[in-house]
Amino acid sequence: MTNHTTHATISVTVDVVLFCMYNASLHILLIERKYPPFAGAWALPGGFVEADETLAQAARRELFEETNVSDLYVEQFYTFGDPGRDPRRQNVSVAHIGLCRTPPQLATSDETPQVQWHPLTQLPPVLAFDHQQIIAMAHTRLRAQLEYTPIAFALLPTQFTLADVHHVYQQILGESLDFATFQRALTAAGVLIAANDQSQPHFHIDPSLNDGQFVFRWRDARQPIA
Amino acid sequence: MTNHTTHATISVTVDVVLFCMYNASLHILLIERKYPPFAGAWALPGGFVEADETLAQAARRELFEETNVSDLYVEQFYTFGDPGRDPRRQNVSVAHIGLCRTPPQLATSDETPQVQWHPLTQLPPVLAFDHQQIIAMAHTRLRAQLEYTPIAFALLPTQFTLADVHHVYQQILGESLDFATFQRALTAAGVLIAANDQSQPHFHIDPSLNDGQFVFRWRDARQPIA
DNA sequence: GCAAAAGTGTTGCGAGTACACCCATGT
DNA sequence: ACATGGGTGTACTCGCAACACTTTTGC
Repeated sequence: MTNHTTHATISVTVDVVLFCMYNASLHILLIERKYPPFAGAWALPGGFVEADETLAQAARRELFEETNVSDLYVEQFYTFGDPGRDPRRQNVSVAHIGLCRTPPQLATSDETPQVQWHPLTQLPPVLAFDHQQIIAMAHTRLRAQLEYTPIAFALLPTQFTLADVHHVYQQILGESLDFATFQRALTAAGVLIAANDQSQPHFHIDPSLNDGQFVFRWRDARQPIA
Repeated sequence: MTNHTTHATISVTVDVVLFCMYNASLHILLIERKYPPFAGAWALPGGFVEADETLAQAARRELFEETNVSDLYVEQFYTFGDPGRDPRRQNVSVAHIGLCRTPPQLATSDETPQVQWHPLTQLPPVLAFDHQQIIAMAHTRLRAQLEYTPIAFALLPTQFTLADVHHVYQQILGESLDFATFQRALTAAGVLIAANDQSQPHFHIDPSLNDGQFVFRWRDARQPIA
């Protein structure tokens, strides 16, 4: 970081690709833009980073304004800063992956006329800015993370069956997985805690996972990224 | 991205953790700061993003001003934006990993009195800003990338022996690897091209790797991240 | 000059394991 | 529908060792 130089004025925003299981398939949240540029097109939720807030905080705040959820997993994954990605001004956008457990109630305001879940397999043909690229990259990253982190549990309710986890994994990876092998790997990880409030066994997830301690590795994949 | 809001003025910089093999061990490039804050402390090379340039371009430009190398691999890996990380103003820094093949000639100017290679295992005890954390994260990422991308070849000259690659892998991972197994995995990947200008076989790397097509997977690690 | 040493690349073998597939059992 | 376990066979990983060949080193 050198000193004594003039530099360009660049706006800093956050965008969030919010994933959620909706009708048993993977969806993401999109917002219909009201004003130009790209008026009428679908875009990712996001907005400017404000004074004295973390990037992750900014992502959560912007998301909360449209979905009213606070119990969600947020993780930064890439920063997009190509000149011209925003026709108005030079802009750098820190893109995040968001995961929530249950489809939250969406808040439709005058500012954002349309907020909707879209199945990942059937996105609108045209998206605002470079959001098409951002979504594709988020999906790729999510798929990779799935194999060496317990990230999938952030897409499930706090209590779930093995079949639920199995289903989420299949949805995201886009392939069918042998249930017996999957179940063995999952129980061997030692992260599942049987729920005791029902006769039929269901599970919680080990709360220590929230501290990022252990990782469940599907398919002998290797080290976590960061 | 909502409209019609006032937002904080945030400066955008890039920082680069430049890795290089130097005296057969892994080093990174540090610069001694001349002005406050952190005057006298060692810091990562970097600086402000200028008008109409890509983040990666900014990283390359800043690096070129101090090392005069252009043949290097640059990849963004994380963005640091916590308020207070720069005592002067709110700042967002897009951190990059840089890899170069041979230790380049360093350019000492009046602006940057000291530019030096430091072994990764013996860094200065105190670094400017949050650069300590950035370096740690870069090393973690590099180690992870090593197992499913051909990233290590960016640390080698264009012609090399299998022992060279083996050595680089051991340096970065910090453990010894069985040579025979390593050699099998490497040749099985089908990315090596025998050099024909010498009797003793040495290798080039398949140039198609520059297009990010194939990955060499050491130890059955999984998908590339992006 | 010549033999030993060091460096480079390759192959065989065996123990252990990961994984898919099928099936049986209890709740 | 849910959870668990057994059993089998294929394929593969990994570490150890041996081997062929070249270049360098030392006496």
